[in-house]
Amino acid sequence: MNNRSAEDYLRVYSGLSHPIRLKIVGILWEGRRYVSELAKILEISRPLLYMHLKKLEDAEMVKSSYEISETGKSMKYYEVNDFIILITPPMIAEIAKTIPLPSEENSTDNSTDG
Amino acid sequence: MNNRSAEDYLRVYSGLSHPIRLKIVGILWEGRRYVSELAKILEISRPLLYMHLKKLEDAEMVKSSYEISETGKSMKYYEVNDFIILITPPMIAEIAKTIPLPSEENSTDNSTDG
DNA sequence: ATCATGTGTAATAATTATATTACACATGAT
DNA sequence: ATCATGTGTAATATAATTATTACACATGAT
Repeated sequence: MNNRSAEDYLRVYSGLSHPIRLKIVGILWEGRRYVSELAKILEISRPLLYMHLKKLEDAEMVKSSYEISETGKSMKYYEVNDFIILITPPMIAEIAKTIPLPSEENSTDNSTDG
Repeated sequence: MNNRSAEDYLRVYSGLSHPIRLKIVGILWEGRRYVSELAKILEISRPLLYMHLKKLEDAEMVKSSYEISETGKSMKYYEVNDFIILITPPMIAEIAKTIPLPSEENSTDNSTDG
């Protein structure tokens, strides 16, 4: 968590802002699981689980890898990445400096239109 | 951030999961501001600002106090609270234990219906 | 061939979060 | 009385997130 953009931080904070996702991290912390297995444990559908896993993966808090099982099936395993996140007001202040105000926003630059 | 419920943690993480709210903390870190003042700096409407401030206040990251200005107006000042948030996978795992699975959920207890 | 299991994802519905608009009320200065 | 400033909030619209449903495809076992 260093040298990252405000968007990176927002992905991390958003990643942690849903109970199912905290639960996912908690379960994976005890050991890796493949997707269907994890869906059963959490008692949610796979599509929903994928959505949550994507957010955690985007935030780099979990990672996945494929593996062929003994019975020949392709399994997608997830595990937690190691991370330490420290948040203090001055750190947020630093990050916040890079976030533009509405008036500073110029997503499409047509200022020097000739 | 100790001895708190999963909901408390979720309020904190959600509190940090919007760019305007990071910006608010950043600005208040440099000094307290009253609501209208802050709205002008952020270039957003007061109702919207109130919504964001409420989330930060619910997460106990900012606090407010009223003060009568020299000209006799009641001003609502906001300032940041000091906080240090440390997040690691095992900490999340601990928090997650308190979050029930759908099957463990019994919000309305009609189990011992006579 | 059919079943049980694993993968992935598109399309949609439902719910929350975010943002806007339009009010109401108070104060001191003009 | 009207203006400029501060407060607060209800009602609504818009956008994003979360959740569901319904598919398609692959493998090994029966």
